[in-house]
Order: sequence, then C-alpha cells, then structure tokens
Amino acid sequence: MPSDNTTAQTADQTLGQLAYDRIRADILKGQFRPGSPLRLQALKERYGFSFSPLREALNRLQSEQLVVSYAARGFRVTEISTTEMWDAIETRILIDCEAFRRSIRRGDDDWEGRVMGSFHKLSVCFERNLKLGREATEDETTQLEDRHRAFHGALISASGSNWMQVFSTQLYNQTQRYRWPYFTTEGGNVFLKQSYLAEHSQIAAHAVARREDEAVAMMAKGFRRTGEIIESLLKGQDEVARGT
Amino acid sequence: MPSDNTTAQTADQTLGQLAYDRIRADILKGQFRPGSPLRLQALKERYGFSFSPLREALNRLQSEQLVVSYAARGFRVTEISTTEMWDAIETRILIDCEAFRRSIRRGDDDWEGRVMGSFHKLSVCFERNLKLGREATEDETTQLEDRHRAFHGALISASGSNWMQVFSTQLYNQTQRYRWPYFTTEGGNVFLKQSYLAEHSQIAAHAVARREDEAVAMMAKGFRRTGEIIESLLKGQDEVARGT
DNA sequence: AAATCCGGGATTTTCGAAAATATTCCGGGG
DNA sequence: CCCCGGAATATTTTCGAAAATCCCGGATTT
Repeated sequence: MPSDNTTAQTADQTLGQLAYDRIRADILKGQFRPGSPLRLQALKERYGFSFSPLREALNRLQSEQLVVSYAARGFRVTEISTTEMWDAIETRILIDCEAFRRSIRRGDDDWEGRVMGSFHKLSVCFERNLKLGREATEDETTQLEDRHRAFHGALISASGSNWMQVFSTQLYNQTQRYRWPYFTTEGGNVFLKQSYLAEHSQIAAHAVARREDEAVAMMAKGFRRTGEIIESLLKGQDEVARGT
Repeated sequence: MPSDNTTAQTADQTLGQLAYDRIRADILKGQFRPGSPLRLQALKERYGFSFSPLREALNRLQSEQLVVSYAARGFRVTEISTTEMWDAIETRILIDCEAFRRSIRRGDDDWEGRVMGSFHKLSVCFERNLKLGREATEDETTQLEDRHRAFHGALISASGSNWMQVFSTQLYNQTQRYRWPYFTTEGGNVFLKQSYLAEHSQIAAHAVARREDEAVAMMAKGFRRTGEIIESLLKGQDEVARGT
C-alpha cells in the first residue's frame, strides 16, 4: 500500500529527498535483498512516489555505492560479500581512526560534551533494550542503531575534515548492511551485550582523557571484532543454506 | 548552441550518463564558476539535453560533492577555498598513500606493467607539450591531464581495495578543480616543468623497486608541494583582485 | 541439437507540460 | 526613506505518457 505523500512537503523536503531517505533506510535494513533488481513500478507501488523522484533517489544511491545501475536495464541493490565487508571495514579503520586521532588532538569542550552526551544516550538506550525481556521492536532497534551512529559521529566530529566525515558516513552505511540482520535474529540482537557497551564506554573515556593511542587502538580493534563476528555468522549461515 | 544528441546512444550510454560526463568535465575545468547556480534552462540550451537527464546528472554530482543542491532552489557548483583544498589534499594523502603502500606490497607483474606503461604515456605527452613552443590547445592539455590521472590510478591499482579506489577518484576530481586553472595561464602550464616529470619518474621507479617508504613519502610530498604552489597562486590572485 | 532471428510484453529512459515553489518587482504605509 | 505585502515572473519539481530498449519465448535455419 503506497503511503500518502500529498500532505508531505513540509519544510524543505522534496519528494526526491524523501524517496532517497526511505529507500536508503530500507536498503540498510535489508528490506531489499542484495543483488535484487529495484523495479520502478514496484517502488512506485511500495512508496507511492512517481518515477521522477524515485529515479532521483536511485541516482544518488548509485553514487554512494548502495545501488548499481546498468544502462537501460535499471538498478539493483549492491551485492554483499565477506570481501566487500572487510574492504569497507579496513577502509573505515583508516578514515575513522585518523579522524578520531585529530579530534582527540583538536577537540574542545564542545566536542567532549558531544562525545559524553551521545555516549550517555547510547548507553541509556542500550540498557533499556537489554532489559526488555522480549524481542525489541523495529523502532527500538532503529533508535539504538541511530544512537550508535551518532556516537561514532561525535567521536570524529572535531577532526576538522569534511571529507573524512563524508567518507566515514558512507562506510558506516555500508557496514550497517552487514550488521543489521544480526540485530533481529531469533536469539535477539547479537551485539546487545554488556561487553559492547563497555568497549564504547572505554573509547569515550580514553577520548576525553586524550589518550590518543589507546583510544584509536581500541576503536580499530572494535571494528575488526565486529567484522569477525559477522564473518563467522555469515559462514555458519552459508553452511546451513548449503546443508553441510 | 546545443549539441546534437540524436545520433548518440551508441553502446550503453544513456543521455543521463552523457550529461553526467559532460557536466562533470566542465565543472572540473572551471567552465562554471564555483558557487554559481546551475539553471536547468541554461544547461538545456548549452548541452541540448532535456530536464530529466540533466537532473539525473546533477543528482549524481551532488553525491560526489561537485554540486550542492538546495531544496526547491536548484543546484550550484560547490564552492572552492584554500581550506577545502587542503582538506581534499590531506585526505587524499591518507587514502592514496595507504593504497599505494598496499599496491607496492601486493602488486604483481601486471601492476608493474601498468605503472611503467602509464608513466611512459604520461612522459611522452609531457615532453610533447613541453616542446610545443606555443600555448597547448585544450585537447592537448586534456590529454596530459587524463594521462596524469591514469598514472596515479595505476600506482594504486593493486591495493585490493575498491573503496580506496572510489575515494581516491573522488578526491582526484576535487583537486583537479584547483589545478586546472593553472594549466591554462598566460605563461603556460604552471605544472609543465621537468621537475614534475622527474618526480613522477622517481615515484614509479621506487614503486617497481618496492622501496615502499621512499615511494610513499615522495608521493605525499608531491601532493603537498602542489597544494603549496596553488595556495600561493590563489593568494596572489586574490591580492590582484583586491588591488593590494 | 544448437544457434539465430524475430515478435510481444515488460521495463527503462526521455520528453513536455502542469503543479509547486521561489524570486523579483512594485506600490502603499510607517 | 525604508520596510512590508502581494501580484507577476522565473525556476524547480513532479507527473503521466511516449519513445527507446531490453527480455523472454517460439519458430526457423543450419
């Protein structure tokens, strides 16, 4: 059922921007299978936008490597693979760690405020989802994911580099594609463990204490650990699928 | 006078792709002043494409930070500034040097072939333009620029990282915006000097000899030197403009 | 049997105009 | 004289349909 866009257009949101936001969110949450075609008719029925704003969105997503386009054959969701994941992770380590290092050197009180503030919000949400006693709803999971993103954004927010910011966001989006499926498995969110929160807490502490090397090393280690966990889960899944 | 697009569409080029290529090339060559609005009517008259392919192109360029869009107020060419330039350069150093290092470690004979081959083509073109005895035409300058780009692409072509490739290209585009104006000044191409060619020659030599640290250090130094030259030229230009 | 060559339907891409939105200009009031 | 509405104009955004292209299946040829 298409949503109602007639009332939208509040503020400065064009339909194209709205379509972009929604399709991107859906790709990041795996609503479209990697590699599957994004047919305009289907998107029109799903979202209620007409072709123009949809194409606008898809073209932007193409530049961000979330979709690929084939001349006169339309768009597809970009494939995922372990190799691609590690490329995104290692490149993110390169970018984020450098941006983090610079932020630790240059960050002022405002930066410290953003780091501790966003950590607090992450922490509160984390504990809340942890104590639910049931599966988290999509909204609850989305909120946690958003706060996690905001925290990492805050860490590097005093780097002074626009480009690192842009690239970091792009890579965060990519890696979210790999993480999200495991937020919503039967056994609950794989990453919803005290050890994860503790790790983030230590990163924040190192950051504001200006322990550059410790902070950066811990960040890199965290990224790699996440990659390893996902890799092992992916592998297990493959074996199940293959019946081995 | 709009160009004739009726015969185009050879191979798998859509009009949108064509528009993207041409507008991007024109932005990189400073055909549109930084900060100036890109009006659809004007673009339509200039290129002969209708709105849809033009918007398609602009949306893609937006994601690459070559244009900025304002909701319901259209698109503008992204501004340039010394700060922005240094951000692009320093970020490119981060990306390209790491990708270069990995290529030096992992590159096989094919990679060496690409490095030496593309250097040769650059070198030939360089010498040719140097001996012209007159101002280079736009085509001659474009050829030199393309081969310079190809050489830097070859250097990092064995990094094994897609993402670094993508980011490197994006940053190369950005920095070209700053370099191109000085390819075509009255006194001739500022960068058309033997010392520049010699530097690139040494980088290639270090690369195939697998002298990792020397190669990478020289690359970083080259990027920074270019930045300094442009900065001083920009400053001088400002003073002229201001009449000091 | 494999390869090639059509049609028909599905899909994307492009167009031109309508709708929505911004910008400019002008006259009136403070 | 300057500031504020408000119509007229310019521009962007969106729509729906036409044109171009692709895809699938069946018939024909080798």
